[in-house]
Amino acid sequence: MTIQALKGFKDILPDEVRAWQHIEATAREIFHRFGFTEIRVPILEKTELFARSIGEATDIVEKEMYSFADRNGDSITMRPEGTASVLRAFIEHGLQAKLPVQRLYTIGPMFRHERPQKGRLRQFHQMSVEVLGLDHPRLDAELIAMGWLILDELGLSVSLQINSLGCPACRPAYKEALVNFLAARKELICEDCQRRSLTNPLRVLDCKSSHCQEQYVAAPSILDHLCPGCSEHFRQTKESLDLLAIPYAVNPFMVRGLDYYTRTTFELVTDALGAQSAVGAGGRYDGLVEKLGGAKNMPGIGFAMGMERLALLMTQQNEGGCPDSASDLFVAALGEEAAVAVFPLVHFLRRKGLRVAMDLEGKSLKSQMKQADRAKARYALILGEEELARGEAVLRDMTSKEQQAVPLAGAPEGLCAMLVEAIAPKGK
RNA sequence: GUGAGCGUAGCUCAGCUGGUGGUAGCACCGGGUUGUGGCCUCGGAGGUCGUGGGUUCAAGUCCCAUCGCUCACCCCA
Repeated sequence: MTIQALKGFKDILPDEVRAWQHIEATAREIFHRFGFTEIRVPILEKTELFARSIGEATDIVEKEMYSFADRNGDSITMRPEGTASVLRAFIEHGLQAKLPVQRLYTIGPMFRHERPQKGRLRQFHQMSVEVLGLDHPRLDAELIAMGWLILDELGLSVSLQINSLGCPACRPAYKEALVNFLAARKELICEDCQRRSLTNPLRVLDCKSSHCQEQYVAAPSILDHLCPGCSEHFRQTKESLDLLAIPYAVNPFMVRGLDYYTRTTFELVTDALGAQSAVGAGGRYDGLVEKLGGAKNMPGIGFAMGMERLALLMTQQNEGGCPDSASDLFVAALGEEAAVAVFPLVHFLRRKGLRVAMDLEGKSLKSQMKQADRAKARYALILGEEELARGEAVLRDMTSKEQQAVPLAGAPEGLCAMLVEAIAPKGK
């Protein structure tokens, strides 16, 4: 049996890489427009970092992490998400002292040991952003608008759902009200929901059973239980989104899987990816920096976008995608003498910045022209014995089929200057 | 962790109630053009039918096991 990649681990093949590069370049450019700078953090961290940030009782920490003992016995973990590592770096290097408000982004692989399915892998890739040191609701709207803009510039249409999860001052009371509500209807809801009402009561609200949903229309809403501070923050967040003309739907049943979220949470969702509807999601996490041993009262907010899901959407919603990479010139040599003459010329042209392809196997001219066609070369330079004898080569325009003789003129410089002049202006 | 579906050429797939693996499409290589690509045409190469057992005169086809993939549940980007 030949060796295959691990379950849930995927190769991103050359055909797909173009879409990935396009997504990443678009996002980076927009991050920079919004004043974000890149931070690169390790993929391995101490297990404790994730246990403390994501929450001991979450599914991610309980059963999905790639954790193992380091050679010295320490428990280390391949990161299941990016925020914890970025905040660890933020605290460790005292970044708040360098700039009162830090705007950071990072791009890279994450690891969760789940059963793979459409849009979900064990190694997946996220582009994530974090803003530390500011709790103004306009920031929440600005961040959401940035995510919206990225999708817009990628030509993807999704919808936005927002919610507020309150804060340590108001959420406990809501949780209690919800638990009481669920307890009173224990026999009317599904087994999963009965279990969840004990482990993670907020989660019952997005149960997919229509039977349960009939019950939950009467469930208490977090939005009715927000404290004055959270309520005002949410109101201003919505108002700010309105100012930016970003359409959203308030979904009081939207819950996040990580414990650290407070106040604003949001998801960018699509119905085109099967069961995995979120292409981007995030929210505010005002107490997290302190929880990780950093400054008190350090507000934070962030979101992540899943690159696999974006790439899937790109192939579904956009046709064509990005242009193929093409060669400027294919150099076809016939015979050993010509090949020897052409080899340094090709290198010289590449040093001059041209994209040049050639055949190294001494194949027939027909075969080499075929290769030139496949390389999408705009020009072919043909050098055979006849040309060599005359001290020139044939330059063929692959689209117009026009051919002209160009002098070889001894050293490559002369020919090169001519080719660069002939070819480069028609390039990008 | 649970459930369902599917494994035949590099890719997409035919293969009926068991009876010799397909002139199949795409891709690849070569000829038709003594040295000129795309289109056309002719030819070529490419397979442990996922693997291991079983039933049978005979298994790609039926049965069992196993591995893999996919989708869904759970959960999540």
